[in-house]
Amino acid sequence: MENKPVKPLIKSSSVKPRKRAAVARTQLDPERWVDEAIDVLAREGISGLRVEVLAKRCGVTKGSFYWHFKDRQALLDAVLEQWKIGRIRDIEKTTSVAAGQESQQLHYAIEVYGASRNRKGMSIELAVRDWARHDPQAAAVVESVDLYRLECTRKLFVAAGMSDAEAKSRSLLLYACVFGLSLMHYTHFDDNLADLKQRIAERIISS
Amino acid sequence: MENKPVKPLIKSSSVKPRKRAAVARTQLDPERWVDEAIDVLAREGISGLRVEVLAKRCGVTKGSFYWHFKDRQALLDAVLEQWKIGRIRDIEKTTSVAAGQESQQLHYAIEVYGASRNRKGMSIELAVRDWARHDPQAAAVVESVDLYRLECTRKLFVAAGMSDAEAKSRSLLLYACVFGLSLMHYTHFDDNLADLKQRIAERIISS
DNA sequence: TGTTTTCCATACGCTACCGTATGCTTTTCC
DNA sequence: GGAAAAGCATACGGTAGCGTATGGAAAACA
Repeated sequence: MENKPVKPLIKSSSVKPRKRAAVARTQLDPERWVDEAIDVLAREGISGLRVEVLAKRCGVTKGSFYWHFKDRQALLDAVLEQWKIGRIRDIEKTTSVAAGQESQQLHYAIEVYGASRNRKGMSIELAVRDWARHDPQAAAVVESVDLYRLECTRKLFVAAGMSDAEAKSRSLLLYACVFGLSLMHYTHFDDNLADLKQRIAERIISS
Repeated sequence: MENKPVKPLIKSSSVKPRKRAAVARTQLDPERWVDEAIDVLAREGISGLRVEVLAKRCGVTKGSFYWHFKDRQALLDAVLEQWKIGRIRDIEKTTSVAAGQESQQLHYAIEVYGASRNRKGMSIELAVRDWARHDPQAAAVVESVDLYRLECTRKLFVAAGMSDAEAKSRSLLLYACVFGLSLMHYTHFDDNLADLKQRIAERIISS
């Protein structure tokens, strides 16, 4: 019989809007929770990602949350998964390029990560990495994303004419620098930060 | 009168071991709490740095803690201060060098931060930086430490014969890379990580 | 229209914290 | 040796958070 509906880990695809009217109400939550959670993650870090806080932000109570998710961990899993998917998609978009444009694309990649308009993305990035320092699951996801990133830019360096070993080191240097910069407070180190960043990018990319 | 001893923010120097026997018992705590706190910070991050947890680690109860500190924030302040002092001292030790040895010293600086024996130091570093993302006080301390570091290595690059602008960019690149690497999971990116790191260090330092 | 399923609110017990109050024990000082 | 201070334990009230239980409203279905 199984009358009591076994609470799904995540409702996800099992909930299809049966008709038209359903869209306006049922559709509210499958990813809404995760999106909101990622937003909180960016602002407060993993330690600020609390069920009741999140519910309040969504305008509902815990009762709703525990209908959609088994527990807090299930939400965290979903957040990780969504983050991973989003990163992979972004990386592919950022590193796909016509032949001959590899250098420009590498410059663009650096610029994108450092751009101020992308502050939220970097906040999420740092929050996830901090999370990964205490959670093996998160660490595994970060590793897979890192390896994918490193591999994509490595190919760009190779396509730009570098040896395999050199391309690998440049690729690692690029991302290490990008994340490292986002970790430091160097605003007052120089009054021409744009020039500073330009020199760094050159050092990383140019032969 | 002030009979009730106004609880000091931190006992610190006001408590001098009056005689010999006092050393064995009174001396237990002025910095003991802070040292232990930094250890917890490295392991669990700022969110794991709880008063009662710390007390248990010290083998006492909260009662003791609140005698030595006004509140949790006072401990955090002391932790930040101690961390800052320790960093400044370390930076001076790492970047002081006889003329002509600047390149070697820069290589050594990179190696030190990446060394596995220094894992705890880097854990503290990352924990403090994550802390700084949500706490202006911590951010200010991180900034001062960063600027000091950047300035010290900048001088080394200048002494090694670089222009001022180039030295600045190299200095920033160096620390960004060092911290960035500690943030990434690249162990499986290559089977010769030593060579990879060597190439990166060369790229950062050599002309 | 009535039943079933979906979705959410309310209420509860439990734990981990923070900070305070108070008292006990050990040193320190005279 | 006795008063005073230092150092710590115990007990308390309060908040925030997790997860469960249960009921109610609204939609979907037949």
